[in-house]
Amino acid sequence: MTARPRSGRRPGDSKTREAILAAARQQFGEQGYDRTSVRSIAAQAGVDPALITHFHGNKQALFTAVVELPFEPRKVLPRLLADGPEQVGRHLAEFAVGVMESPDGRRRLLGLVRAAASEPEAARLVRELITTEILGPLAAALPVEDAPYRASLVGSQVVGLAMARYVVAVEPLASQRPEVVAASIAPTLQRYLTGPL
Amino acid sequence: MTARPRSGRRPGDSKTREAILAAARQQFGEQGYDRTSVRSIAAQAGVDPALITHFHGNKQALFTAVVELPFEPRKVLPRLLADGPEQVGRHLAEFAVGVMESPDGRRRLLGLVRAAASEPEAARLVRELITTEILGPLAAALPVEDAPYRASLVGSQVVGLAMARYVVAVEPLASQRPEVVAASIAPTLQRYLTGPL
DNA sequence: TGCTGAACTCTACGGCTGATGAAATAAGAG
DNA sequence: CTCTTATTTCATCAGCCGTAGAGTTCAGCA
Repeated sequence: MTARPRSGRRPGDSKTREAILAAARQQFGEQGYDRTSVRSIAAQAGVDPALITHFHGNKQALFTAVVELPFEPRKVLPRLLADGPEQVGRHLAEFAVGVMESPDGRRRLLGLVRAAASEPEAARLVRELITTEILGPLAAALPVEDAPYRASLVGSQVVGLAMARYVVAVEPLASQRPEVVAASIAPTLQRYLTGPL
Repeated sequence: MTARPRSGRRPGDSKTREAILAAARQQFGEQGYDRTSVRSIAAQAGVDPALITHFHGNKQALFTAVVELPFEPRKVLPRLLADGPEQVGRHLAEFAVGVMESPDGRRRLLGLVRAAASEPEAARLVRELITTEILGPLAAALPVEDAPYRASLVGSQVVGLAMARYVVAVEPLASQRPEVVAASIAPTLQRYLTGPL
């Protein structure tokens, strides 16, 4: 009768890190920063809360380790720009709506939005992330002087759609068909990018 | 030597209720629902925390008592519609940007946004508020079939502007002059309301 | 004047929070 | 085989949270 060890390292491959990250991603995404606790993440990951401190230092570091865009802009952007400048609005709108319709994409995007809304530090993180990863490259692809401003206008409509359709869930926008929504905002994005301001 | 009373009712007019509401408005607006505590509201109001329970029952009731739009839609909307349907977009854009530029208007609007982003219950409250108070009347003034959908699109651009310009503070949108921003989004709102979708 | 109820303070409870430090155990390098 | 290091558990800390209850004082009315 060997007693079951009650502490100490476990035999075999450890999937603890991945479990923590997965649980953190889900809970931060669904409930925002403040309402998810280190303890609840640990519980969902089937792990002692102290392990989170051990691996990531503190809650905020875990958050920043987990915050990421639901797509890779450097891979996506060229595709959206491929059909010429007059199609960017439509492609952008369809891509944005498409991301928000996939469960994982929506979860991650709303995680960013929720966190930015409640935590100033997270807002800074999100600002730098989307500025360098999305708006910067997007602006760089536009052959006009005020490209950064135009790109940030695009950002405002996209994040506004996320808020109105998924967070606040205002009707009938929330239950409108994705293709219709994409078609509705496509001209907006197109004008922000290439039209007269 | 009459000892100073340490508890009990104060003589004279009591401004406690107003102080509590003012402090609550400010803190909910600036920090969101979760990050403002009953205790900190009480401290700012110079009041015992139990008085908040006494007057409002609990934190959530205080929040709903304090949540309100930074303007009165029933008074404002007619003015925005007065110049005919082709001017609504411009007037709406200028009004929205104007509200967000005033400290009080911005504070209250961001309070709604922040709360909706973090608290599902607050999201419900905000949804009903803007649906019945703003989008409903706005849609009623439009002589088209899909007016509610059009109104909710307008809402998405406005809330998106609030998020991008004031919460995330993405540049150069955040420091762009208000008139320029209003002029940029006016055609968007106009198309959402009366243009082709 | 006396009574009732509203305004107000104090104390405190139970619970959850993020974080720490020590001890236990196994993996892996030498 | 041994030693170091990484992983894991446990116990616990100090702090804040929302809320309840009891007690104190005053205002307004009969």
